[in-house]
Amino acid sequence: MKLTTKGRYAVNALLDLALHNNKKPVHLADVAERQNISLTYLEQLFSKLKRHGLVSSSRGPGGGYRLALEADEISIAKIIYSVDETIDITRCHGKQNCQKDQRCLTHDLWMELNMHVSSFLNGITLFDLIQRNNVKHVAQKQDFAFVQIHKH
Amino acid sequence: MKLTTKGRYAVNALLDLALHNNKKPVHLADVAERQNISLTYLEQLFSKLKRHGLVSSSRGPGGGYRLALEADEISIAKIIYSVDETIDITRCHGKQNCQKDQRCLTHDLWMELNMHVSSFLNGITLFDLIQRNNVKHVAQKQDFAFVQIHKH
DNA sequence: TAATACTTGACTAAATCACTTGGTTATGTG
DNA sequence: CACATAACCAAGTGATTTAGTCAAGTATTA
Repeated sequence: MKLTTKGRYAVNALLDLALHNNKKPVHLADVAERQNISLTYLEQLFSKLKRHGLVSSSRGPGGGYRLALEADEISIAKIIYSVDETIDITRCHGKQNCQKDQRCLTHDLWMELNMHVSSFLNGITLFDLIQRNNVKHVAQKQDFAFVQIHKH
Repeated sequence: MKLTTKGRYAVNALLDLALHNNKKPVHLADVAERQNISLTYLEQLFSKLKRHGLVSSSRGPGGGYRLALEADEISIAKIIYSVDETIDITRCHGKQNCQKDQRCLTHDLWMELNMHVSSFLNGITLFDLIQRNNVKHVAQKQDFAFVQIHKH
């Protein structure tokens, strides 16, 4: 199993996008600042998210990214998968050749854990996260800080 | 979250130990061969398992390792924890300073996933694994191959 | 047509993984 | 007592991955 900042960044960034999903597309630079992620790194992640159809982009002045699907159609599992992180835990990736071309002693255990984790992450969408009070509260704080810095 | 071969090796090796837990202690070399793990690498893992009180050892000829606890007292979570792998997924390790000294947008999500995985791994012991038919079957195959090679 | 914004590819320092090497120390057996 | 055995220990190492940076684009639109 591999769940690192890459996957967390992607989920945070998409949630930020969902929370600022008005008429206008969202600048990646703003997301980067609010979520404290390097812009160029975020660009790489969004290029993957776009390839997987989770976001759409528009170029030029006033351009940016927006969700390509409804928030309740984007599961956390989808996001993590899109940025190349695998939820798989087994060595053989399900192929049952974990040890000398045979299933290792604990093959079934890891498969079971796989199932648990993916069904958990499949069952939660961006919409679910938005519904939770904490998220809105945290997002407001982030927006406040953002406005404080950028007001002229 | 970090679950790699280290944790899988440790669980496989301890399960092997549990399955060969007769009067005599078990040679690490035999475990290494049956489970197809480098001996010296396994030694490193067992040194950690011993420090955490999961196994006891006896030196000299006829020495080896045995379980220090009953199989139903050793959970998978304990084993993984003992070899330094962390089940924690959050960046802040629960400290809620994941982003600019505040909780990040998805802090609660990762904490929840943490809970899911650890309660799953806490709820399964070596004894549980032994009870499953597949494990015994696989172990018998491993023993058969082992004996084939070592009979004189 | 200049400014804005997305796109791509190559590169990199640091960390981690999965070991290997090369020993030392304790213990039971002949 | 010598010696084989097997646990114990420290350090190093090549490959891979992470989390980025840097540089040079291309497309869009005010």
